[in-house]
Amino acid sequence: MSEHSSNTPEKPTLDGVEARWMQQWEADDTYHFDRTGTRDQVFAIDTPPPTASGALHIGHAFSYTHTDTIARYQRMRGKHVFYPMGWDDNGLATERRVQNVTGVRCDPSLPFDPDFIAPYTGDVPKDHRPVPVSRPNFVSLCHSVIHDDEEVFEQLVRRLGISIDWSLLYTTIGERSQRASQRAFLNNLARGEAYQQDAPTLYDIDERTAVAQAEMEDRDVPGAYHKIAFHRSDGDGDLLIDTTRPELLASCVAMVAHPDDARYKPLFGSTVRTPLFEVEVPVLAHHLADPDKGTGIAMICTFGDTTDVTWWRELNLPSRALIGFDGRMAIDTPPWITSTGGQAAYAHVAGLGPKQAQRKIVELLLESGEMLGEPRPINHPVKFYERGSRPLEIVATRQWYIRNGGRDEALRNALLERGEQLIWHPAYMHNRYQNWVGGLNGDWLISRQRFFGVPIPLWYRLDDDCNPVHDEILIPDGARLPIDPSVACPEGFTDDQRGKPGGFVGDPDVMDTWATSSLTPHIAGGWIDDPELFARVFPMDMRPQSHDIIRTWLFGSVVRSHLEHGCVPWTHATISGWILDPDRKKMSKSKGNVVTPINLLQEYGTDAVRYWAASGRPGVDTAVDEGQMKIGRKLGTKLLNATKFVLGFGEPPAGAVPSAPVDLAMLSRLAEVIDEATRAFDEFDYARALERTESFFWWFCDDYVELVKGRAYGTQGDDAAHGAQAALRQALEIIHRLFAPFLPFVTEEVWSWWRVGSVHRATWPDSQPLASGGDASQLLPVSEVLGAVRRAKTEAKLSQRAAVDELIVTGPRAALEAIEACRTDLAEAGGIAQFTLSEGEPLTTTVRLAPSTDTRVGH
RNA sequence: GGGUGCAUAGCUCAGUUGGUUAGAGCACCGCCCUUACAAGGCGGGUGUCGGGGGUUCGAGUCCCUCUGCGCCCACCA
Repeated sequence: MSEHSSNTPEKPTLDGVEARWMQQWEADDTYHFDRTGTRDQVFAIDTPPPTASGALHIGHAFSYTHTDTIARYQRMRGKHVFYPMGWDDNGLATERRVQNVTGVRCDPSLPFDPDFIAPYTGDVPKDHRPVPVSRPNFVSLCHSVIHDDEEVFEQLVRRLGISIDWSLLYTTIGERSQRASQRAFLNNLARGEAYQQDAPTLYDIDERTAVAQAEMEDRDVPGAYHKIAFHRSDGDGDLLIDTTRPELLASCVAMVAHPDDARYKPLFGSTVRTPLFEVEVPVLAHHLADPDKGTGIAMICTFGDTTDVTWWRELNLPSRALIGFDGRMAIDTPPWITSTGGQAAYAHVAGLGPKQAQRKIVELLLESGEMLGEPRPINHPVKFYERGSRPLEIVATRQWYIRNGGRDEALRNALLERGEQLIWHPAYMHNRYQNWVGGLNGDWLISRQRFFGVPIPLWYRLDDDCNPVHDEILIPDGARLPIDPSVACPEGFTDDQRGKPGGFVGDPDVMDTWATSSLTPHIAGGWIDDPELFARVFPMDMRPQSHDIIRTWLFGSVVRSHLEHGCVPWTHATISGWILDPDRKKMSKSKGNVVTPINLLQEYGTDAVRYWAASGRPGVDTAVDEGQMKIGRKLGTKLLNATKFVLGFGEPPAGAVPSAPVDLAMLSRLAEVIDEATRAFDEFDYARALERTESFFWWFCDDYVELVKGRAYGTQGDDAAHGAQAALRQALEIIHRLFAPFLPFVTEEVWSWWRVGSVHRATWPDSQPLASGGDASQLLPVSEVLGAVRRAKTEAKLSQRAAVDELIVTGPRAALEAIEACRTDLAEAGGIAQFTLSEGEPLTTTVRLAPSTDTRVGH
C-alpha cells in the first residue's frame, strides 16, 4: 500500500460518490469471496433473502446495513468474508404479486396453453375477474415477473453499499435451491423425520392451502355467543350451551363438561338430541372443559377449533366434517342426519359459506325456539393465516410433516439445547426461541396446495380405480434432482402410465417456502453442488434476521441443520429490531405508513442513511429519523473537509514522526478508540463502534486540529511542523479505516485521494503501535483550557481571533504539566500572550482578554 | 395466564464489569465570514435518571416491589 501524492479536489463533494464507487467496486470485484482460505480464515454470513417484490423497504436498508458493517469489519480484519445474497421468490408472496399484476388465477385442472398472454402487465382494474390459467402457464408468468423485480432489487442493494459478492447470488425457486430442498426432504424421509398424515389441518379457504403453526396469528374479531338448547333424550328438559359457531351444529358429535362439574356429572353417559338436525350425541367428560366458560358445557364439532380436534382424538369421536376446502357446507345432506326434519333443516344451509350458514342457522333456531335470547356480541381471538383475510377452518387432509419436536419430547429437548448453543445478539432474543419451541403443539406441516414452489419430489402408485395409494411412495434417484413429479417419471415407469390404473401420479403439492429457506446455508454454501465450498463455510458464523421470524426461518434452519448435520447452522444469531415510522408506530403495508428508502437515499446520500441505520442499537426497534440522516450527511462532509485540510500540508519528509506530547496523547486516545471499536465489533455492536469513532473524530476536528494547526503550518519551525503533520496523517488514516464499515462511499472517496487500493480491503487499524509514549489523560486539561478561552470570547461577544492578554490557570500539578507541555500550541490557537499557572484545586481558568475584559470561567 | 424488553433533558437516544459535579445530537437562543469546512464554526440553559423500598463507603447502573408502554407465546366452547 504505497502512498502517492495527494489528489485532493479543490471543492470536495459527496455528490456522485455512490455512482462512482458502485461502479468501481463492481469493476474491481472488491467484495469477491476468496474460497481458497481454510474454514478459520472465513467469515460466513447467512444473509436473509428478501422477497423481491418491487419496492425496497426502509427496513431492508436498516438491517442490511447492520450486517454489512460487520462484514466490512471482518473483511478488514483479514477474513475471507462469504457474503451472498439471495432472493426469496418462491411461495405465496410471489403468487399473489403475479395475480395482482397480471390478472390471472391458477387453475391446476386446466391444460397448458403455449400461446397464453397475460391480460395485464401492471395495474389490474379493480373490477377485473381473474383469468384462470394452467399451472405451467402460471409458473412461467411467476418466473418472468420475479426476474424483473430482482434486477431492480439488486440495483438497490448495490446502491445501499452492501458488500455482497454477487457471484454467490441464489434464488429460492432456482435450480440449486430446488435440488437442496428436495434432497434435504428425501433425506428427512429416509431417516423417518418426514412423514405424511391424514388429519384435521388448519386450512386457509381463500388460498386453498394448509397452513403451519408458525404462519398463524391470532386476531381479535367480533363474534357472538349464541345460547342453544339441546334436548335431553330422557325427555327431562334441555341442556344449554353457548357457542360462537352455531353454523357447525350439524357437525356436532358430542357434548363435553369437566369431570368434576356437579351440574353435569349425572348426565355423563347419557345422550342429547341436537336442535334442528335431531342427531343423538353423547354427553362426555374431559378435563379441558372449563366450567367457567359459557354454561360450563360445550358442544364438540368436527371441527370448530383446535380443542375440538383434541376432544375428537382423545374421546374417540366420529368425524362429521361438513366444511370443505372452499369453506362451504357440503352440498349433499350428510348420512348422520336421518330425521326428515333434520334433513329439511340441512337443505337450508347446504352449499353456504360460513357467514351465510351462520345467519341461516340462527334464523332457523329462532323460528324453532331452540335459541334463547339474542346473540351476545363479543370480541374474541381467532386463528388466521398471517397473510390471510378469513379465519382458518379445520379440514381433514393428507399433508407432509417434518418432525420438529412438537410431538416428541426428546427431539424438542435436543432443539432447545441447540438454542442454548447459539450465541444470541441481543442475548434475550433466546427467550423467544425457547418460548416458541416449548409451546409447539405439532410437527411442521410443510406441504402446501400451491403452485410456485419447490415440488414435493414424490409419486404415488395408483390402484385399479385410479386412486392414489399414499403408502406406496415412489422416490426419485437423488442424482435426478430437482424434479417436478408432474413432468418427470418415476424409475421403472413410463410416462404413459401417468394417471392410469396401476400406474402412478405425482404429488400435486409444493413445499412451504420456509422448508426451502430453512436451508439457505446449504443453498448458498453449495451443500450438494460444491461440497468443497460447503466445508469452508458451514456451519456459518452469522445469521442476521429480525425477531418476527425466529419461529419460522431461524427455528426451521436449526431443525434442518440438527437433523441433517447434528449441529447448529451458525455460531451467532444477530437479531435486528423493527423499523417504526417517524411517529414510532410499527411500519406495515396495511397501515400505509411504509417509507421507501429511495427518496431518503437521494436526499441525504447512502452513507447518511447508513449512519442512521448504524446508530440503531442491535435488536432495538428504531424509528425512521431524518434528523440522524442529516447528521450523517454532515459527518460525511466533515470527513471530506478534514481530509482535504490534513492532506493539504503535503507529505512530510520520510522519517518525520509525531513527538510532541499532545500529538502522542492524541494517538494514545485514538488507540483506546481502536480497542473499543474492535471489542464492540467483535460483540456485533456496530452502533457502539460507530459512536466511539464518531465522538473521537469530532473531538479531533474541534480541539486537536485547532490546537496544532499553527504548528503544522510551520510557526514553530520545520521539524515541529513535520511532527504535527505526521500525527495528523497517521490519525487521519486510522479514522478513514474506522469509518469505512459505516460510510463506505465517503471513506473510499477520501482514501482514494492519497492511498492506493480500496479502503475496504485495507487492514483494520491496530492500536499497538500507537499506545506507547502518549498519555491520553493530558488531553482533558488542554480541552478544558481551549473551551474556557472560547467561552470567554463568546461571552464577550468577540471573534475567536480576539487576543488574550493573560491566561491564569489554577489546577493540580498533572493538569498544569499537560498545559505546559503544549503551551505554544495553546498560545497560538487561543491568541494567548501570557500564561500564569499555579497549583491548587480545583481546576480553574481565568481568561483576561485584550481590551482588559476579565472573564472568569471555571468550576 | 407465562415470558420478555423499555422507562434518563422539550424530542431521539448513549451511559461496557456500581466510582469524582449524569452525557450526545436535534430543537431553541447567542456570537463569529477564524487561510479544511457559512448547506459551516464556537458557545449557552434545562434532568426528583418512572414511583417506593433494600444492599453498599458509594446506585442511572445490583436486588425486591409497584406503575405505564411495547413485543412474543398460550387461551379461543
